[in-house]
Amino acid sequence: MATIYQVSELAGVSLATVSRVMNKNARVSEKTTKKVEEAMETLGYRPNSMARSLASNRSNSVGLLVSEVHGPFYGAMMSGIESELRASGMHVIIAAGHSEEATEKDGIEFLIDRSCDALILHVEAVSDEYLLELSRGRTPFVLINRDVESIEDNCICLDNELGGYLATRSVLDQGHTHIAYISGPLWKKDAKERYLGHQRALQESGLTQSSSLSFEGDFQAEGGSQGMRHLLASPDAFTAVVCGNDEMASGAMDEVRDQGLAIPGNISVQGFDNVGFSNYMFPKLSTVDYPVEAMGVMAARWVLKNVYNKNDLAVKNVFRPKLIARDSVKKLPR
Amino acid sequence: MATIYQVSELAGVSLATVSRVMNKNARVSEKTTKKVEEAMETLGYRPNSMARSLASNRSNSVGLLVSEVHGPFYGAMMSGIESELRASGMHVIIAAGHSEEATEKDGIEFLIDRSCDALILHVEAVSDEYLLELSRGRTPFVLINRDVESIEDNCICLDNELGGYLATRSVLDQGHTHIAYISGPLWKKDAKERYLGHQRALQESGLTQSSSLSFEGDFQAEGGSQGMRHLLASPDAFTAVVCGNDEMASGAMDEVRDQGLAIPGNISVQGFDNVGFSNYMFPKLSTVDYPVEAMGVMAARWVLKNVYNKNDLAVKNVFRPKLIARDSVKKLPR
DNA sequence: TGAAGAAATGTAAGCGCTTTCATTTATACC
DNA sequence: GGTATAAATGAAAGCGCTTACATTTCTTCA
Repeated sequence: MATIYQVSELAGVSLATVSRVMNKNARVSEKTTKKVEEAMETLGYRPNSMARSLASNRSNSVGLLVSEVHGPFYGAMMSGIESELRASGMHVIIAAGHSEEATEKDGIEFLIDRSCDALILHVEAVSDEYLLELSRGRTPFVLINRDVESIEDNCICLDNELGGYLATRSVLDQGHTHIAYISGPLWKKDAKERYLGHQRALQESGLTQSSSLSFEGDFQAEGGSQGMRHLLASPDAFTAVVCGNDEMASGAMDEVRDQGLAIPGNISVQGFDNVGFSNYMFPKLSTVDYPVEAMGVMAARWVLKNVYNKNDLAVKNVFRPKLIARDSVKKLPR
Repeated sequence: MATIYQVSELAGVSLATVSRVMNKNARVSEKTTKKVEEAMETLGYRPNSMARSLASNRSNSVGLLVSEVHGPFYGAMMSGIESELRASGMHVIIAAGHSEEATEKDGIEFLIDRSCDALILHVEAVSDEYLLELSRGRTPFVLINRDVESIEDNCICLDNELGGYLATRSVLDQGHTHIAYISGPLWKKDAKERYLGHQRALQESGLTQSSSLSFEGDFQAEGGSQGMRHLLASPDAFTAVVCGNDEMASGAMDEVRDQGLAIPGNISVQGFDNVGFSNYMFPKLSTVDYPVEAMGVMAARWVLKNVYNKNDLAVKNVFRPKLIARDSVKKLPR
């Protein structure tokens, strides 16, 4: 492996000059530049990234912590981040947090120890205080899908309340008035906010959520099934169910069918997230689009701007969800 | 940030000794070890990973190239790899190849330049020759889902031919005799082998594939829809379709329904891969399990064994697919 | 008890770059 | 042509570790 020294020898210049032409961060005469580039070419020189990092104190790596590496949601997020960062020559190191406090903290430490220049975090279990504390450290980070007071600028969020509102609004607009709700775990802020949006939509129509028609699930398919079982066993009738995310909507749909009912004939189902498979379901799931890939890209831009000084980039912190009407919600006659 | 030097000072020993207790690669007396560990503790010392890498010529990072960062298939793969490697303290750097030759090569170079100790590659577009050439370089790599002659030991594969056989065998076992096939792009080895397995199953039952009932798709939902449209327009009747993967099965199912037919009432559908959403589909898709997460784990083990000298690990190169019978294939009366 | 050998520790030379500061060379202007 | 100034280049000191080799300290056993 050729080193910078050999290049400098062959080009008949000093180490410093070679470094300068590599980094284009100081003026070098055209003639010298050419000599150096030729030398690099003939030696097949590739700079040693570790040496560069050590000397410059920049690793050009960004740590990415997601709850799960698999799953359509994180896939889209990682995809946006990877492409945006690689286009700028940075690499991304991934780690999983599994929505558990200890694992999330561990992952963050791991990434920091790995000399990441910045972190992109999708964390759920860790407390706001921990994140505030972290923000006083020397590794900058940006949060996806989390809004922490006093470091709002580091947060890239979806307006979940609005999303919850849109989801239920859409069902109301189709004439439904008896609406059940299966929420995510309410200790998760996004689950809570979606539920609040749902309630706002109901209130706007002069309705309130009957407590027997509301169920707290786990954001997984199984929780959706459980929820639907619970709801169908309730004395109160309903014609539609709004779910906190698409996975639970899927589970709920399975249960509806298991009980011999039709979708959307007997029961309409509304999801949230618009993850990849919602379009593969049958009937195709009406849902709310979570622009997760775009938000991933934005997180990457935040890093490029705030850590790598690409100041011309604009960063948008709050994204608006959008209703995706498909086939799982039936229009009711008035 | 404390350095090794400060630790050595506080502990009253030399740099070398501190390094030794960090790496546990030479004997240090118990007494000294304790002194050093205490010093580390009180200084909150964290080794600088870049300096370690430069000095030891080991980055403890493994590059992972997948075709797409999103998508259920790669998600499961990455998940297996990430967890296995992180448990051993290695980190994984991801890059996407997008199934295009130039992008794949570019990604590989990128990862090599990033000083990865090893590469885990899921490549499709790059040639066998290129990979052989690469194998002569100094960065070791392991291939997932690719079988290259003369470097078989570096390959972690699924027996796709067997999978194709099982898929069709299962449909035959349910009494179907008029079977259509929607393959993946036949230039991809796995698509080809699955198709071959399919044909073997047919032959075993004394049947042959009617050419009008065979369609070459693109491994995407859209290709499945196209294929089904094509097949339904053919003069030959069929009661079942076997698809090269689950995405195409999903697309095919949409088309079947669009034409007013029932699944599996009129047409049975068999998939391949058992990706996450196949269980969310309706009816639940009968498919063939591709143990992609396990294969990811195995690729990680290959790296641990061959690059990081964890010799006690066993590596299995060829995985066997398994039939997953669900609801999309109907049993025909004889 | 002391010599030989093993175990523990220290010394110092890198690893391949970046960057500050000093020096040389080119350019401009009177 | 000579001086002031700017531009180009070079010399060398790190960055924070690892590790080969040298040295010191401890064991062992005749």
